Amino acid sequence: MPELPEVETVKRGLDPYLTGARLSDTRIHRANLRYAFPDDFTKCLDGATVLRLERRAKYILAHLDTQAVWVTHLGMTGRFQIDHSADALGHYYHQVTPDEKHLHFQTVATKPDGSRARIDFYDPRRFGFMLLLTPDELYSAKWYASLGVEPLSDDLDAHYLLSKAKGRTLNLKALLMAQGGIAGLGNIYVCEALYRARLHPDHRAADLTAKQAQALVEGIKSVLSDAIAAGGSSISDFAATSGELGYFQHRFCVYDRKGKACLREDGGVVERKVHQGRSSFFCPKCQK
DNA sequence: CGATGCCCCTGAGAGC
DNA sequence: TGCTCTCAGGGGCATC
Repeated sequence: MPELPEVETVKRGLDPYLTGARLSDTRIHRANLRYAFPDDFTKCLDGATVLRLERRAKYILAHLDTQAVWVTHLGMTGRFQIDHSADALGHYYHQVTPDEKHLHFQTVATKPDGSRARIDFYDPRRFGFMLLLTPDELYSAKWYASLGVEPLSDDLDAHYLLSKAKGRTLNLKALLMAQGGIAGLGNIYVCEALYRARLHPDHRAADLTAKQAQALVEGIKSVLSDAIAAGGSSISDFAATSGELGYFQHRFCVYDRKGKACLREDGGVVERKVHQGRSSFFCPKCQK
C-alpha cells in the first residue's frame, strides 16, 4: 500500500509526537518482520531522543541523538498507530491479545513538556522492517546509496528522466517502478502518472521524446502532490497514524478501474495488464 | 549488466 | 455457510 504519498503522510503524522521526544518502554512482540530486528534494538532505542524525522523514498528515518538512525519501511501493510490517551499510557505492558497478533512493535515517546504518546506498529504481511544503523552505515549501504532522485525535488526533470530512459529496452512501467531511477513511486502512482502524461505503460523507454518526458515529469509530480494533499490513498488497510483514512483513492483515473470508461470521455475503456507480476491499468485510447 | 519471473506473508473478496 | 482461488500498495534474489 504505502507509496511515497502514504509514507509522507505517516511521517507527518509521527513528526509532532516523535521529533524532540525521548523513547522508552520499547517492546517487540516477535523476533522478525521481513528481517530480524537488530540485536539490542529495544535497548538502543530506549533512552534515545529523536532529533529529526525524515522521509527518503519509501523509508522513514529517525535520526537519534545516539549517533544512530532508526529506519522503518512499511512494506505493503505496515502501519503506525499513535495512542495518546491516558489509558494507553497505563498499558505499555499489556499482553498482546489474539486480535492484536499483528502488533509487532511499541514504544513510548515523551516530549520535553512531559506529554507522552504510545506508538504502535502493525504489519499483517510482515513485508515491512526496521533497522538501526549509524549514519555512515546507512549512507554507504548499497540499498540506500542506489536510491534514485526524489520525484518532488528539482532533481527530477525531463533531462534527468531522458538520461535514465536513453538506450533502455524496458518499458515505461518498469522504468518508473525501478527505485534506482526515481525513488518512491509504486504501482498505483506509476499507473496514474502515465495516465496523466497520456503515455502507455508498454511505451519503450528508449523511444521517449523530450516533450513526452516533460509531460511524464509533470504527471509524476502532480499526482504525488495531489495524493499527499489528500492524505494518501486508503485502499484496504492504509490509515494515517491517527487512524484517519486518506481519500486520494476516490481520485484514481485508471487504477483498479478495469472495464470502466476513461474519465477523458474519449470512448476508451480502462484495461488491465500484468507487468512483472503487478497490475497495470491504462486507457488504450489516450495513452500511447 | 539489463530485464524478467518468482518469492516472501496474511487477509479480503469473489465465485462456486 | 464454507470452501477454494485470486489478488493486494514492496522489493530482493535467481536466472536468462
